[in-house]
Amino acid sequence: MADRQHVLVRHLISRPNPIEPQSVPQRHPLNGTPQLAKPHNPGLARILLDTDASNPGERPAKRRRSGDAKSLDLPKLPVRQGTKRLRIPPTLSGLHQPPPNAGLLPSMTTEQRVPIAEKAAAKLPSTPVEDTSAACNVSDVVEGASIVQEPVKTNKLKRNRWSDEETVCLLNGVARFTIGSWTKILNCSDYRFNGRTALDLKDRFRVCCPGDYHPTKVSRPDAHAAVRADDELATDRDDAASRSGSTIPKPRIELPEPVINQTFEKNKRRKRHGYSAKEDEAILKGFRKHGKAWAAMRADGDLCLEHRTATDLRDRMRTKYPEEYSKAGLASRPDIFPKPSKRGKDTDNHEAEIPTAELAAAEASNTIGIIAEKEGQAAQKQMSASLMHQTPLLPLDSVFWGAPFDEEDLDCEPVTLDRGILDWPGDSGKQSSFDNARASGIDPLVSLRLPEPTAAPISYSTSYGLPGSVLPSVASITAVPPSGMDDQFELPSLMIGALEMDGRAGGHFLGFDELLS
DNA sequence: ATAGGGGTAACT
DNA sequence: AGTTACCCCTAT
Repeated sequence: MADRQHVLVRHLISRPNPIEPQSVPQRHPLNGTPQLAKPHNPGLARILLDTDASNPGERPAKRRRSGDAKSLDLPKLPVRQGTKRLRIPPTLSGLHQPPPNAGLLPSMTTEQRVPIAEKAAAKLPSTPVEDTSAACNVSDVVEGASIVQEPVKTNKLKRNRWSDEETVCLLNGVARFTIGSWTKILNCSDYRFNGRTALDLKDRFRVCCPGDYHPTKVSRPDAHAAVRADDELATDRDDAASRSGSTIPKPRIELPEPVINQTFEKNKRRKRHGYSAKEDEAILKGFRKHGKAWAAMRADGDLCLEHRTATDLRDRMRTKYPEEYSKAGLASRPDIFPKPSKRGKDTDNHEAEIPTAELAAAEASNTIGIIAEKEGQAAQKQMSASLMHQTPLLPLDSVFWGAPFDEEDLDCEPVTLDRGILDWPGDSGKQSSFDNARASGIDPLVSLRLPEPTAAPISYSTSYGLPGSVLPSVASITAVPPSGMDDQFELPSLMIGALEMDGRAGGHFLGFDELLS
């Protein structure tokens, strides 16, 4: 019977997704997430895989929180304009648990960490990026995650020279995202850097293209044309420089013409202008006069604030006069909000911290979700991009990618828990995972922001439903069986009723009450 | 148009 | 490294 079921399922998953587009998207049985209306849209893979820089104006999705700044700069899913983000349930994996393909990964132990780095340094002395154009395969990702994000710096004074590949990435990134968009370039999955920071990118660009980077200079409206003209004239860049009267040094690098001859557009960010005491006074006066009508304040000729935008005025008021601002019933900007963590700087924020090796494992893993992150968007994008570069176990069309979702969902972000997430190393199974964890000084309930177990202890286990289910990782919360059966157990299928031969569900999804009964 | 909640490049 | 002016995005 089990064999027959297995064969049936294998048959089903090897076929195109039979679920027809529906006017009312089917909902995920657990988190209510609607599925894509066209899960087997043939253009999906192309769109998701599209790393073409043909849309230089695209704006990457904003990072919602700063927690991911300390995360790996993992490949991110390109975001299409005008579309909502794809939702993929983040999945937690036990920190002690190796991913399915852990053999691809370096050891997670600290003892071996340094030797690995040294080995990497020996292997890749100056060209850590082997192939900047090819899509990353799994091992690339793993290597990139473990090496690129851990700058090989056994000695702080050791210079980390820029490789040509990195420089090519940088210049292509600048051409794509404009000068100054260093973080975007750094975080773009199309480019790989050897443990660089955004400031490193800026510094390198300043060295490579000294004629293009003038942070304090008013942005040239004809910067594009000027650069082009330079390039056209510049059979010898020194000549061009001397003609323009500049002392711009010649770049010390030799790069392919298509790269070095790209035009680099300045980003549109305005120059910073500090607020004078007079302006502050006018803003305060304007606030008392116009209240939160910032546009009116700006238009008030008596205040001489026309050179600031309405938002500028609000921001300044919010910054300079927080008390007055809040007294007017407006919400002051929180005094303390998560600062972007500094690269390589350890923090006390263990809540969102995930070991590098674990993230590398997550990258390499072929499961849908690994990374646990309360602000799961970045992780989702990273995971998605990672998946795009890998040979999926299932055809893309068969994978539940989630669907566009609303921001409000973020507050109750469903987290998919991987198998045995709360087990602890050495857990004999006789003691609660929670107890073990707490005995080690770590409370998984706190870190996962889960409620205290009340009367009935809660165990988190994973049900994959049928083997090879099209839902790769469905988490459930189930009551632990009372009589010492604290080992995890597989849930019954979430579906009641048999599948139709065309793969459609003939039954109905179990509700939570039914699941728990 | 504005509020709210940030992210981040530029500045110090 | 810390601060903040500018910026962005979504919701209302």
